[in-house]
Amino acid sequence: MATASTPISVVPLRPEGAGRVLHKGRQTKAAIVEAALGLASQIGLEGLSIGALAEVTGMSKSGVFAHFGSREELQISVIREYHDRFEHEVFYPALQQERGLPRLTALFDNWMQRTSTEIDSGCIYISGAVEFDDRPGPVRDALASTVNTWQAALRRAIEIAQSLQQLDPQADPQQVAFEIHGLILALHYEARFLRNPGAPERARKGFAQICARYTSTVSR
Amino acid sequence: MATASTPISVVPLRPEGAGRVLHKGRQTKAAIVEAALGLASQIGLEGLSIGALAEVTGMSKSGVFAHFGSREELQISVIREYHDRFEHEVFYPALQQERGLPRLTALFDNWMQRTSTEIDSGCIYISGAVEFDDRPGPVRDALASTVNTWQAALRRAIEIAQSLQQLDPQADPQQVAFEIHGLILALHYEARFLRNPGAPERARKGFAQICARYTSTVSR
DNA sequence: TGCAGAATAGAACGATCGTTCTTTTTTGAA
DNA sequence: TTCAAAAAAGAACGATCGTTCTATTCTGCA
Repeated sequence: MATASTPISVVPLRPEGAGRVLHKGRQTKAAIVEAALGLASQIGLEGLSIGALAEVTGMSKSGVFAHFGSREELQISVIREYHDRFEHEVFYPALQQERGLPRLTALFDNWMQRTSTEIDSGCIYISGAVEFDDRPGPVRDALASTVNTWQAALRRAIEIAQSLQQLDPQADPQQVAFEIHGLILALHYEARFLRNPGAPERARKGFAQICARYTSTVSR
Repeated sequence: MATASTPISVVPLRPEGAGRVLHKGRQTKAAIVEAALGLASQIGLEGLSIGALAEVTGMSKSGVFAHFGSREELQISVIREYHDRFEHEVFYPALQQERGLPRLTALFDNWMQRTSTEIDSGCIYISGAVEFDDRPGPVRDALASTVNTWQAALRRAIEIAQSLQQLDPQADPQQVAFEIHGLILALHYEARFLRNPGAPERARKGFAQICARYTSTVSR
């Protein structure tokens, strides 16, 4: 209930509880989540431990724990935080580009930059997917829902490009999104695990070729 | 030392130790590794626990442990076993196809079948890469070396297809391999995590389009 | 059939895990 | 300044982890 996931929530006054404006607790909770995000990016969501988190933040284990009530809730908080940052670094900046292919290209570029090793932390959408493949539960659900939101946004950008005749309107948007997703995953794999320095260049080339293929049948 | 990784080793007599033909220990070790492989495919290499493994095999913890000497060695054994099976299910069968595009296609098909959810277990090459992104050590090294072996084989198949003029000789084999790898990764992600039933079909389509693109400039 | 050596079991270790409970400190409006 | 509520600390719990050590059982050549 009360899923404030999809867009930016703009309500500073919480419907619950009293009108206390800014609890100290909220700040520390945010600090904990920030630290947890950094930790989870390296060790993964399953590697997140409350003990390690307490040490990093300089708090006690129970002090950390009290903000979430369970490890699962902590993991979900991290997923939400990652979602927000992903939106702000990948999605929103791309909206400043023109609708259609320019915006789609911006989405891909921002996504690439977030995925490649330049950012020292790994992608939780990718590591989390592997970790929760076979592990049903609320964490998996939260992660999947977040990923689906992003994929829908990507698909929408593709459809707009199609409606503007910048990409073949006959093409299946899901197919295009699938292939783009594959490039990002390969980039993450080869750059981050295999330490192959040529990976970003290959991802870029792959995207260019996908664009070329799906424009070749347009308005000729 | 004594890495028996790359091809099939054919020596039944081990150079080390006495001439004891078939220790009982080898059989049980093989059974343990088999169980461990199944377990690691679901929970991941990091999720592998000796306690759980002992329970599954009906042995004692120390009995299991004695065969490996450390958890890392157990993980490496699992990686080697996975490598062998991968070879036998993906690589060797494809050798029966004609050199060139038919063989490359067979490689991709076998790879796909091994990756998709039809096989209930996940791919250790993929989950392991995520788990050992940031974790240097012998396990990571073993995994990376194994993956590199397979990627080299894939590249070789592409180069053969190029030399036979079935794929554009101007193309960068690494680039082609990168894009194919991306399709497999996207398949694994979308089929296994997102439970999207259309994923295998999209991967197949993606491969066909890669082939079409890289043959379009050939011998016309 | 005996017997060395391999294979397995059993018990215990220190460490860490998530979680609960109780107590202390801090916060911020009245 | 007072005081109730919120936030944080502290200690302990049962469980599980990888690993070590010692004892027991099994195997297979002499």
